[in-house]
Amino acid sequence: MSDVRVRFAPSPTGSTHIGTARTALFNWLYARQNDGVFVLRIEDTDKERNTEAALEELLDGLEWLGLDWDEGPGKDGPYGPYFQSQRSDIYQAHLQTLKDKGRAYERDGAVYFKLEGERYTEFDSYANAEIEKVRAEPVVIDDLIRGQVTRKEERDFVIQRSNGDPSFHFVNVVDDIEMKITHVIRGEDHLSNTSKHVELFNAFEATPPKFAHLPMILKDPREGKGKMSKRDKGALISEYKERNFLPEAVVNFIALLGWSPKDDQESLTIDALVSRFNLNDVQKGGARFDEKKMSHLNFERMKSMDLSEYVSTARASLENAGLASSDTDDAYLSSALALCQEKIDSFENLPEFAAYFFSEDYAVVEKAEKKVMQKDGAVDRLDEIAPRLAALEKWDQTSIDSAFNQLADEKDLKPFAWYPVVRFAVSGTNSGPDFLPMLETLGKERVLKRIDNARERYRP
RNA sequence: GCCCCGUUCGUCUAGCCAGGCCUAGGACACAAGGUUUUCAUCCUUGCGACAGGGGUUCGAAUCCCCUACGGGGUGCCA
Repeated sequence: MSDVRVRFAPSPTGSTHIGTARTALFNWLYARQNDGVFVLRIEDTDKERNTEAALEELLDGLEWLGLDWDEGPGKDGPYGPYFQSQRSDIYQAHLQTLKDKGRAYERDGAVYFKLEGERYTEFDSYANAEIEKVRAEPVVIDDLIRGQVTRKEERDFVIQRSNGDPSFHFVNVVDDIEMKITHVIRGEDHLSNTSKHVELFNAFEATPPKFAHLPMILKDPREGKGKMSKRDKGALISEYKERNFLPEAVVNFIALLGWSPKDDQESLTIDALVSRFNLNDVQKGGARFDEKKMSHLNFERMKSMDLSEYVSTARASLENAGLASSDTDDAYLSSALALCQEKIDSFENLPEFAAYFFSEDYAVVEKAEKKVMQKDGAVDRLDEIAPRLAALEKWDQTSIDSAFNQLADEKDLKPFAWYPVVRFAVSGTNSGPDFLPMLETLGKERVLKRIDNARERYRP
């Protein structure tokens, strides 16, 4: 174990956002690849906005993505508790330290951190008032992604609110010191405030950690401007879980938002990410969210799954849709799904795509019906092939193929003349898995019955 | 307003730090062909970018400056 200690410090105030998940992921990757410790610290100092449900969703999301923490809720460590709401004594002690050093004072019931430097008053257009400012020394932020960023604070800031709750800037720094955090990896929205944090580290005579400020994830340009918000489509981790995306694909996608492995490899497993990830290679500019790329990565991952793994994941989504149950035959399920794996790009759409394998109650695609069945002779084609298929002793691709070929030879046509009608008769659509294997898998009985039904239904 | 950070194809990005190998590479998306006698797969091809202007240099996507644009901060939110 190295001395690298990173923390992911969310506040449970709402649904887990994709940007939040990426911050967690980058921290986790950094910890894992450096053999360090990943701390999960819950920043629940804002009692008004924290909810139990949000906390549960957060923990759930991390677990689903496979981001396990070494210290945090449910995992005691030497620097707990890991909920800020339970660390009041620690904050009070540190507050006293600042007061003793003459670096904190009360005003209007709140406690302010006192900057060092000459004081003057100036009209501030943002505050729209004459306010006190300080000529403080600039602080240098050592950022692994952006290099050295110099910025200076010019106003004292609140470290304890008048209701007695310590403020974010204060607890964040106190905890980072107490928890011996070595690297702070977080969103760029914190960069400007980092000068406040460095001031605090200095006041406590503690060495600031290394910082790494990640670029923001911006809205899809079609959705508007600015950073992605929780209301935007695709913004919530829970949504991907519900839509049966593979967690590894989601991890792969969000890793690529602001980072790249610098070669043509894009489809990366979590293990590959752990070994290849590098904070220095993180992009500085904001990244826009693209749902299509996400789906593509998901499909790549689906195709590369072992059949058995694919089947068990698919089974869940089929059971959910009421198409399969715990006693659905494994062998049948496997052979049907093997035909789908190469074709269908999401587990979300799988039930619709594969319904006819599992139920007689499958949708008939109108466009296909028009195109295939409203042609002259469509039913004749079915009349011709039905008895030949019925006569087959062996029901496999080869036999089925020869039945079609014999008929085609006799009529001096290509088997193509029968394929679309038969496909439509047995599946209600004109697209799907490879034709012959599909018939084999469906089985003789099902195929013949559906052809008979179609003959009746579509006979002019 | 002020401060900080950015800006390469529509999107994610490689190249930039160590200037020439860049007529700027890959992926997604899109388009066209092809294969699959189905298709949402697969293959091929195409489309398509260094924000603008100055400078430094024999030479700049790469270094410097300015402008524009984008993002963030400027809360007794985190």
